[in-house]
Amino acid sequence: MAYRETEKMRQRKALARQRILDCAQLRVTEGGFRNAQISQVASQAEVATGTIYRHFESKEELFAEVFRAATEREVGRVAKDLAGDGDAVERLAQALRHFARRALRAPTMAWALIAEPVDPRVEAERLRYRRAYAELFEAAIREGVREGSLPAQEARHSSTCLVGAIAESLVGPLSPAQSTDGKTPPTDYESLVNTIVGFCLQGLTGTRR
Amino acid sequence: MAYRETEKMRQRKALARQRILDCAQLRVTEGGFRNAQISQVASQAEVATGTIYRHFESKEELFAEVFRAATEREVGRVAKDLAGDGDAVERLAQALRHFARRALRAPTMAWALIAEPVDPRVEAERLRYRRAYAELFEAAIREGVREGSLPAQEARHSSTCLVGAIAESLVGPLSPAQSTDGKTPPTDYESLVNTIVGFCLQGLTGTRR
DNA sequence: CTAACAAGTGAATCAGCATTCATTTTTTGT
DNA sequence: ACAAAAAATGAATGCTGATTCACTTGTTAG
Repeated sequence: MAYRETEKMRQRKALARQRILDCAQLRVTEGGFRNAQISQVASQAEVATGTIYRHFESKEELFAEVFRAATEREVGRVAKDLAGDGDAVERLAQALRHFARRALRAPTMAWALIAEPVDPRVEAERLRYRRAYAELFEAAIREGVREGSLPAQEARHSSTCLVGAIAESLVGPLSPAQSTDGKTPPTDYESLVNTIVGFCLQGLTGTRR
Repeated sequence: MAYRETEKMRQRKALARQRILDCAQLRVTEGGFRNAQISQVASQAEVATGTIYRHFESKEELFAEVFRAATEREVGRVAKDLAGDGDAVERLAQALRHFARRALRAPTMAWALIAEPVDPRVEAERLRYRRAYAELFEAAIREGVREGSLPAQEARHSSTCLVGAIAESLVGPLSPAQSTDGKTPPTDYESLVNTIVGFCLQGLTGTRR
């Protein structure tokens, strides 16, 4: 018996795997999932195409993981905002506002995560994470109801509306067409963010503020 | 000179074209855009695959037209509801309610139109029509503001939120995964519809009702 | 050093459909 | 009935990348 996987090797492999993931993510950040080909990722990561298949089942699996990593980071941030100070309404407002701002600041990636047409495998992740966001909001809404800052409501459904409203509102401004066509006047992002947040809060509270 | 396109021929061609469109639509109704292949459409319409290309530029073009036809019908219905009786708020409520009910009654087609991953050509149509819905809502909102049933607001943005909220709320219930997995309890559609409409109205009016 | 095995390579292969086009069939006016 | 022209046909072709795999290189333990 001669070869045995050693710690050093394990680390090196993990590193390579990570480098592949990073490069794949970079490609997505630059042009969305659509023009992120395996061969490109490979050359960027300085490995052969075949090597990618030693680390990932398939292209879909690789990009599903990219999607997961990127979205998990976002979900974490939203969760953090929702765990912050103030009553539930204030925390929801904060979370929505920050989410929108982050998206608008990294538009290609945000668009890829929110609206780009993708393979079913990746689409499945998207569905999962939309649910994840909705569940975070749902919990916050329930708290709001409990503490009295929100009126009683079907938290399950209104949280979904929240996710939809914010996602849809961002689709237009994030679309590559939008940023490329040169004729659409640049949206006033802060005003957009304000309206989105305003609408969502009213939807939840039934109160203008 | 021997052959000249005659009226009879023109009609027959129009008929064939329509039959192709109908069959394509039928395929979509049954399994979404994903498993609607040209060869299938052809055999269903009882023509050769090549024939389809005498009537349509390309697959994408064909399905873009299917999409257009189906969505235009929907947009028309929404427009009709928005032109109905009552104040703007009542009309918006009606339009949203009916839209959601129709979608839930024809889930596969609705899912294909709202959320299925599709070719860019078709996706472009989708974007266009989301705008179309939003614009209809936007006009109604402006009327509401004018007549005083709605508080002043950025109609442009709140209409987008409306579209997003309703679309997102329907994605889950419409997903093929949902209807196929057999373990998810059947959603109470009327309650879902009520929450969606309620949320949207509050979002617009700032008033519980 | 060497045997035993793992990891890496990238050119060749494959797959799945859309699309084409040489051929056949149908239509039309005379 | 015939020739000119259009329309229909569907088997063959083409495209685009993902995926494979025979081979090379690197690693390990004795």
